[in-house]
Formats: sequence, structure tokens, C-alpha cells
Amino acid sequence: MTKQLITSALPYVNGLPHLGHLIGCLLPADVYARYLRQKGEDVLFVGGTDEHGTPSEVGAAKEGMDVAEYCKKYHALHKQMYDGFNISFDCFGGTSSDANKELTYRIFNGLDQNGYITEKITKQAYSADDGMFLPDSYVVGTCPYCGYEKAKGDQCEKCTKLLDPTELINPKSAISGSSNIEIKETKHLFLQLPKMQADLEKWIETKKGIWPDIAYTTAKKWLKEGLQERGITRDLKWGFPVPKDGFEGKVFYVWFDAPIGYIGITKECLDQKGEHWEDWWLNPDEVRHTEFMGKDNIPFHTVFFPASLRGSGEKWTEVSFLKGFNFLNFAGGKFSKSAQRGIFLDQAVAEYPADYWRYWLMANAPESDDTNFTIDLFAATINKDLNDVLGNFINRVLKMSEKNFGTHVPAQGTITTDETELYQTLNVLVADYVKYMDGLEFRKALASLREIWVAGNNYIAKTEPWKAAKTDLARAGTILNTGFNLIRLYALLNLPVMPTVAQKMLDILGLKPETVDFAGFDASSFLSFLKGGEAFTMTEPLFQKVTPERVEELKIKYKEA
RNA sequence: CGCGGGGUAGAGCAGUCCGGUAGCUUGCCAGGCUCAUAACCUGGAGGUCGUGAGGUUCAAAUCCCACCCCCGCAACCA
Repeated sequence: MTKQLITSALPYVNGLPHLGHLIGCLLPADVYARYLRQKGEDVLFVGGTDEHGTPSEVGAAKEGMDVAEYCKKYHALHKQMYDGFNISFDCFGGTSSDANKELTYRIFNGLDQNGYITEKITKQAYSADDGMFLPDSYVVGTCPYCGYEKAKGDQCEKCTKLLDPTELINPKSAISGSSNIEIKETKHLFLQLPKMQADLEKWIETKKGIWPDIAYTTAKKWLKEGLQERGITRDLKWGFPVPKDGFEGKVFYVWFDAPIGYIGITKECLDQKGEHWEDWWLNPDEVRHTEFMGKDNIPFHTVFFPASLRGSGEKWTEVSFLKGFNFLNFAGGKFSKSAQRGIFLDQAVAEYPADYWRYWLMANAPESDDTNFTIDLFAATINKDLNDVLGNFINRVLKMSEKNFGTHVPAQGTITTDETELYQTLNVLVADYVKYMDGLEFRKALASLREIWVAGNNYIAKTEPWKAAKTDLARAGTILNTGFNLIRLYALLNLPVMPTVAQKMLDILGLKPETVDFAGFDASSFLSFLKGGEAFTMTEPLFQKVTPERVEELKIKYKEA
């Protein structure tokens, strides 16, 4: 059987994740992992934090901490937030581990031996007071074109001109503010991407029509523009030391070891369990690897990382399917940590249960374009879909049953055309749901899911069990029996997206999650699972509405203009 | 400047590849029902599909051309 490897992009450890990070990679990866596990597939879901790079060093210095300690602290906070959202990682780690160092060296040495690594002297801004070379964006000064005083060394935010740090007037370090900047020569290693261009082009071409447009077109765009050699080392202290003579004191560039982190995290995790990471990462014929990420990450996962793996001379498991997402905006603007704009994960679960957010985000996933999050849209979806359609359906079945039959599922009795028509409808809708989930078209999958819930209400409206209860109790029993079987169906279908709610629904019937493949779904037999007589537990409504008062309160709290 | 994505009813989206009387959800209006979280079910109004009285065609949201607007990218922001 094909093994299913699922990776979510690794958010940068410096800074806490918000709803945009969640929908951009973590959540859809989790939903897909849960979906496949439910089908009975062999799944390994890998995630973690990206830890190297200048932002970590700067962040640690700000908090007066050792960089490694700083990463450890934020790594734990990330994990805590993901736990709050029930992200079901099989392996969760960081990119600064020994395991990742070992793999980074292994891949680097392979690339080096195969002639894909070259040396080059470059010029770079050095800050004596900070005791370090500065990345371009950490040099600030006056823009020579428009006079803007806070232009960054890579680009002026005001006039958008691309700059070189050497052009800036009065250059200063963004870290210390020191103007004691000199341009020094320094030697670095470069990955020869141009040598791999043809190979990569051929490979990407095989993904046409299979990968989402955003993934394929982004990769094509980079290849079309022509690949350039790319520096993979930096003059920093925090990172993996470059294992090559003449490069003492230098480390690998964060983007070189970050994607290798998927492998490193897996190794660290499976070594502990006594399992073999090679079964997943050096096994391309038996592993299907699905990657999830925001659009900003796509070039690195379609060009840079595959090139590193291919050039190393080993047969690594490459990406089979790349699910890329656009960005989630917050009320028309960007989520921003510095501006305290948006909703962060710890705040979100403090307001409403994780499943509310999970449902909204998946139903509105930014698959085709950037998507706007607003409190109003959130409230409307939660109130209508979860409360009115799904929650109310469950509630009316339970109340009516209790009133007429007590706390046991009524007998199925005789099936009529009302039921067979429902079966036909469900067969079509569930087939749609499966088709969309298998194709990772989440918005459409959730629209189908909703239609399936609506079908239940439709069935109840049509069969009017409250009337049958007065004239033909057995008939009312059949209708409500079908209602309970629908609750079980809904619970199992909801499991990937809303695991907590799904479990509550199963609890009503005293059931446990089960392995079920909805491909080839047959409503007739599926809705005959509960024959009648099974005990059930009355429960309070599963969802609460977002009241108009709460909407106003949240708008003020999160500064939604 | 360039490249990529987007511009379809008040709002959020599908349809565009493979042209054939514009679809879904929400909101609004009306009706039904009254078991249920004032919920559920049905019907209706609402759009010249960014602009160009542009091109191709018997026919264009869908193909071609020009332009406008929004978002992103531009390789040391990961």
C-alpha cells in the first residue's frame, strides 16, 4: 500500500502563528491527514518550526536570551497553539536539531561531490558594533532616489525601487542603529541551479493539470525567468557550521536547511520510536508526498528544495502533490504581528471552540485568490451552517425521539420511497464529497458536506415525523431511526474537519471513530447501521451562535475597521 | 517597467481549459410548517459577468487585442 507522507510548511519560530498561518498550511494538512487516516491509509504527518536565520538571533538578543533557548521557548509555544487547534502531527520538531544537521551535511556533501557547489567572493555590509555581517534588509538608510530615510538595503518601501545596501546614504544597522558600517569582501558557497534547469523543467511539466494552478504556474514562472546560482551560506553565528575548509565561522543559509527539516524532524521522531525514516524519505516508489504551504513558499518547494535533493545523487522522496494557498487577509488588510492586527491562535480558541474556526477556515480556504476574514462573515457562517443547519438537525431528531420513544433509537421498520429518495440524494452528494477531498479541493468538499446536512433537514421537513407520531407511530420511528443514522453519518463525515464536534456526535450514540472509506458509499446499507433499540444520550445543542453583541465586541477587540 | 493571481447579483464564491439562453451560499421579500437553537422547507426579486456600441463567431463570462483597478512576487524578508 502507498504510504502517505504529509508535510505542512514550517512557520518561522520568531513570532507566533495567526489564522493566516493556520489556513495556509497547518489546518488543511491536518484535515487531509485525518481524512486519509480515516480511510485506513498509512499516514505520517510532519510539521514543526523553522529556527535558523537572522530574525532568531535578533529576537533572542532583544529578549536577552541564548538563541537556542529562545528557539526552544517559541517552539514550545507554537506546539501549544497547534495542540489547541487539534493539529494531529505524527512528528513535530525543529530545524536546528542534530538530526537535521546530519541530513543537511549529507545532502550538501552529495551536492558538492556532484559538482553543484561553487565558491564566490561577494561584498557585504559589516557592522563592527554588532560584530556581524548584515543581511541586506537589516541595513537601513536614506533612499538615494526618493530621499525616504527609512529605506531598507534591499528595497525602498516608499518608492519601491530595488536597492543595493551600498547605495544607501548614511547606512545604519537595523539591529543596533550603529552607523559604523563598512563593506567587506566575504566568500560564500553557491548552489548551481542553472545546471539543473532543464531537469527541473521536465519534472514540473509532469505536474501540469495535476497540481493546483497556483503551484504549477509559480514554478513555471521561476523556470521561465531562468534560474540563477543561489548562495547557501551566510556570515552568521546561529546555524549549522559549513563543513568545508576555508568556511570556518560561516553557517548554512536558513533556506537551505529549512526544507531539509522535514526529513530531519522525521528522523528525530522515528529514531525515538525505533522506526526507519528512510521508509518515508528514501522510498519514492512507495510514498506519496503531499506538501501544504502558502504561496510565498512555493518557489522554494518547487525549485530550490527539489534541486537540492536531485543534485545530491540519492533517490529522495520528492513532492508528489503540492497544495498551495493564497493569503488570508484580515478585514481587507494583512495580518500583522507588529501592528497587532488580526487574530492569533491563542486568542481564537479563547473566543470560540477550535472547530468553529476550523470549519470557517476550511469552508473559505483561499484556494483561488486571497480571502478576506471578517467577524461578520465568521458569525454568519457559524450561525447558519453549524447552528441552524447541522446543530438544529441533531437537536430536533433527539428531542422528537425522546418525547415519543424515550432514550433509545426507534426501530428502523419499513423503508418507503421517502427513504430511498434520500439514499439516492446522499449517494450523489457523498460521491461529490469524496471526489473533492481526494482532489484536495477543500472549499468544494465543504460545500458538499453542507449540502449533505441540508438533505437531512429536507428529509425531516418532507416526512413530517411530528405528524406521523400522532397517527402512525411506527412510521415516525422509521423517520427518526433514519435521523439517528444520519447523525452517525454526519459525525463520521465531520471527523477530519471538526474532530471534537464529531466525537461529541458519536458520544450521543455511544460510538467510537471508525475506519471508513466513503468511496463507493451506499446510503441504503450505511443508514441501516442502527437497527433500533440502541441507547442514546440527550445533549445540549452542540453549537452556540455568535450573537450580534459578541460581533460588536469582537470587532472592537480586534480592531476591525 | 516586468512576471503571476484576481476583477461574475448587497456580501462571499463557482462557472472560463473543451464558446451555446448566468449558477451556489448568505442577505432581502413572500409562502409552508410548527418537531427543533425565532430554527427548518419551498418560491420570488436582484447581475448588460472590470472597461472598450473593439476583434473572431450564427453564438463570448468563456477565445483574441487594448486599457483600468486590486493583491502578490521580483531570488540576503524563510
